Amino acid sequence: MSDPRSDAAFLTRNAATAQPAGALEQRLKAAVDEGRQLRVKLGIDPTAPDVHLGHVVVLQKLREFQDLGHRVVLIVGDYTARVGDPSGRSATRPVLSPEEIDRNARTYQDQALRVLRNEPDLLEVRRNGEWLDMSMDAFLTLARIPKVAQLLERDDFAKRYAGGKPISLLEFVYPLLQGYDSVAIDADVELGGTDQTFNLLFGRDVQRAEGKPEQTVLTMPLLVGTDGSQKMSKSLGNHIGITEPAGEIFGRTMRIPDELIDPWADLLGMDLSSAEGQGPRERKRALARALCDRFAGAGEGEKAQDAFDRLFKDREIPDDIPLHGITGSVHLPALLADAFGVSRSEGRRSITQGGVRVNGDTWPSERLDVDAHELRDAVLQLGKRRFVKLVIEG
RNA sequence: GGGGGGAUGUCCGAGUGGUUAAAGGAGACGGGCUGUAAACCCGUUGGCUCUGCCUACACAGGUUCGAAUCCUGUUCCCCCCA
Repeated sequence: MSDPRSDAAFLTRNAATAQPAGALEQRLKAAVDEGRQLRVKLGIDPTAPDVHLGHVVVLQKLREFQDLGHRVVLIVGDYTARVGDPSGRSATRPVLSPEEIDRNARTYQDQALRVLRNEPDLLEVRRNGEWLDMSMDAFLTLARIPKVAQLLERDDFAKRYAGGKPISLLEFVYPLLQGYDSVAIDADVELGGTDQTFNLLFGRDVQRAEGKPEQTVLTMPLLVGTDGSQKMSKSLGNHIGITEPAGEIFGRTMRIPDELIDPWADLLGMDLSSAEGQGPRERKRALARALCDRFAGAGEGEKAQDAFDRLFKDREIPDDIPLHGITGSVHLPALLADAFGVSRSEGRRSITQGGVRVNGDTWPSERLDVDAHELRDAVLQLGKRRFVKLVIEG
């Protein structure tokens, strides 16, 4: 807890980079000498309130700083969200109203607190509107800092510029604003994914220009998503949200390629020692259990695993399945549509392909209409994992 | 202000008057296999009252027997020149 060297080694063990070299250890040492906490910054974007495992990598690192007694400063980018970031190819990002930003920020905080410690000494939440809502005068002074050539060095800008793709002035200004956040809150350390490297380092330039000590930058590798190839992101649909039900977390984790087991455990801080020395199947199950316990609640891992085994290993029908009322004569495609939220055509297709079962038996593809009484209390199944119990209504 | 390019199904992306509900890929879904909701193989993938009908290629009109494909206008996006 008080040895800067081992603390630094611990904190950087799974980080992508810590810049400049050795700076973190010095910081930690200075903190001990001066008897103060480090201020560890993370900027968050209030436009996407769903926290997934990709975010957890960085949050987990923040948690480790907290556990060592340091103070995490979350910066809600409310001001920047109000302006609307045109970043990347997503042409027009919606400009959020103050109410939406508030709601998103709160949602994010609630979720982030499943990883972070919510103690007044260890967590500080700020809005960058507090200081970015500045005068033109102040802004222009700031605007002297970045040099266009420097901004153009940044990889994605360089590529887009070379390729004749648009870059808005606002995008150019973003790193500056983000860097100014570091000035405003006196960041000692800033965390982010490797994709944020430029912005994080740029924060140092802004700090220097403002006569402040330059922050140490710690970047974390990006977590590969469930598809096993691209970084986890909501828009790619390869994410696992930390508020998802345990069954979902478990199942989707079981779906990741085996090569991802160790990187995930490492970056997410999951302990797989219970499956030490065992094969990928057991190790993956241990990982899935650990994630459920961590995010859905203690004990949820066991439960999710049991349910998973029953469903996929033993091909049994799960016990708590939702009820669905039927009445009169039933058109099966319509029933599937109602019960599972697919279109009737999709339902019809599934029947044709043998993907619909009633009480475990494949439904014959010719039969599309049936009297409700014939399906009384039957279990209707679509595919491998969607079930509904039919009850007569009225 | 001037010139040019573009807008296609969930996404990417072919297609420039006629078997085009629209190639191909991704994704998704179903089936097989499996330790797995992985990999791999096979199939499906606009909607519907389904051997047919309806709606679709930015929007609105027009030309034509017939258009995503040609014309006119509108909207939005991008590039270049000023």
